[in-house]
Amino acid sequence: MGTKGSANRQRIVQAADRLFYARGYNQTSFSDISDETGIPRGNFYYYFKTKDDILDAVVSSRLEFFKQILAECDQASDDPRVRLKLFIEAPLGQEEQVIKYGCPIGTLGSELVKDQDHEIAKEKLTVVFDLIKDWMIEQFNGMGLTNKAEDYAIDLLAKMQGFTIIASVYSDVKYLRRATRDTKDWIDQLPVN
Amino acid sequence: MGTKGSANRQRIVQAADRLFYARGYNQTSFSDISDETGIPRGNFYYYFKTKDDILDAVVSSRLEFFKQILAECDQASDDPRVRLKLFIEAPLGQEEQVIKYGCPIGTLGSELVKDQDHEIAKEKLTVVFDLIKDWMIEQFNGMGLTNKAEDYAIDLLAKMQGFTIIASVYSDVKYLRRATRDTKDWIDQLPVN
DNA sequence: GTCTATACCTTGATAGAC
DNA sequence: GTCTATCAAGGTATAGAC
Repeated sequence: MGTKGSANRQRIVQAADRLFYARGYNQTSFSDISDETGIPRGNFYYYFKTKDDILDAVVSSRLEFFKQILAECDQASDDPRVRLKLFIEAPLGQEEQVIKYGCPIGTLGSELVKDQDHEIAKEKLTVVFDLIKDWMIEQFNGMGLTNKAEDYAIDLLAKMQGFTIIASVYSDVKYLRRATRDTKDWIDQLPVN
Repeated sequence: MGTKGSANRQRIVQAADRLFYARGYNQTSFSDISDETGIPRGNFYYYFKTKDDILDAVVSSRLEFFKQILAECDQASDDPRVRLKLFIEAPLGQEEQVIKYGCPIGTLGSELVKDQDHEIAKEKLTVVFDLIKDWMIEQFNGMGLTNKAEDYAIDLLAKMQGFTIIASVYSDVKYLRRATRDTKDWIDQLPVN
């Protein structure tokens, strides 16, 4: 097994993923990751040259996470409407976390846009947004809304980002639940071309 | 003039406000604020007991900022639709900043929800959100949409948060401009009860 | 009120033994 | 591959002269 897939490396990435989500990248120290994994601080540098490299690995991990969610939506149904609604209600499965820490890619984006460095991670993060956006475009295309598909996709992505922020700032699931329901209704009310 | 309004204190708050917005709270050090104001680091503790107190003052400053924007919308017209559309297009006046650093209250919220402390600042931040939300409710009430006013207000707030994130993650004003236009159109298309 | 000097801690990162 | 010891830098905060 190569270095990239070593058990210790995986444990570091998984712990960092959780901690970056719960505390933010800048507020997570090597000591924090060390405490969670039991791997000594100094040992990290055998697997990663810099903290930035850990961030890159975490963003890649989140990309895979969303690929999996989208794949599950695809497998569950052939109907684009059903697929979209499944994705819309996905955050409800992580209610507590979403309320406490927001969206795993939205809040990371908000944090990274204020940083000068992390160029690779920032680029990778837009890849995650593109993944979701392009998948949404496919679904709207499948509904026959070809000339508005991209705008609808951006609107849906923005909608989900928006009510996630509101719910987390107010620490209240009611905003998440109501917006999820209304957004699904919005999908149902779209015309079929 | 009391301590609260001293010139040095004001300069510290103004510089901190800019820096917290551009770099984030956690990534702004006393040295940064010292560099911008010319006031020595150690001197800050005459005006503020902790860094947290500076944060509290900054959030209060942003509350006043939004009060002023809403007051301008109120003064510009008596028509609730016009007022809402004026507020919706307000971010366009700060295009570059919004693209680079996101929303001054949304990104701060995303940062603070991940922190254990800053309870006072977090509470104050929801006051800012409430200020805007309640103002929006008033406008929707003025349009006769009384039974849906709160949901509309939350949706509008979420919408604006959402497309601000998308625009900043992609570093592209086109998302901000298109969403601003469409959101204003949405206001115009709402029924009058 | 203003400023300098500094205490004390934590950070990311390195060196080198095993 | 794994671990300890440690570095240099930077963080918040304090003490005390002026």
